[in-house]
Amino acid sequence: MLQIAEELLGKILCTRIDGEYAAGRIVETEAYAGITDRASHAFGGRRTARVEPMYGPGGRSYVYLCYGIHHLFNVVTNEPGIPHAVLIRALEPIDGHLLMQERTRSKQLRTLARGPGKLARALGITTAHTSLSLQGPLIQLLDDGFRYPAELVARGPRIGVDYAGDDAFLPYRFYVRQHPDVSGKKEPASR
DNA sequence: CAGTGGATCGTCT
DNA sequence: GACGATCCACTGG
Repeated sequence: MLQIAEELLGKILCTRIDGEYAAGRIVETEAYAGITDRASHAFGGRRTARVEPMYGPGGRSYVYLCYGIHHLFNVVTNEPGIPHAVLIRALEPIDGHLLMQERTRSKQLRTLARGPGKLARALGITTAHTSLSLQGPLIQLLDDGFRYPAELVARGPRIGVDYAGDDAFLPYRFYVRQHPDVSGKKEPASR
């Protein structure tokens, strides 16, 4: 599942919602490791209507509302019964820039899908789109063969999961180094 | 810049 | 009745 989170970097996520097309390349992800992960909504085997899509087959979406404002988009990654998911945190816009700019009311053409809340908004994704196939008419996850070179891929603790105790420190976040569309602070150029 | 607090509501206790 | 897998505006230095 960590591997899937890493492999999702460079993949293309596109939507045709309300008949309008938008697409971007994934540059930041976070893995949520199911029932043993305090940061996961499925921690302890919690199983509610909201979380149910995570218990479904991989290759579908799990979308939920956060802070009453933001819709966060996840990729469900395992077989039925195992609630693993990967939060898609940021995209580099590829197509439909103007549409995404309208949706997010952003002045910027870049960085309008930087952060999970903005990403869902830019793509038009809402909780109405939870538990959908990622090869369906509304949402598609594509591989065009592009890969970020290994030295550009970085890993670190997840964001906004302070409530998760020790699990808040797990290095389950993957991102492209020095990429302008990655959320959070910039890391120094060196290493 | 960094730090802070408000927005806003579905979901679960 | 409390609380977010967030974002942005606003403050002060």
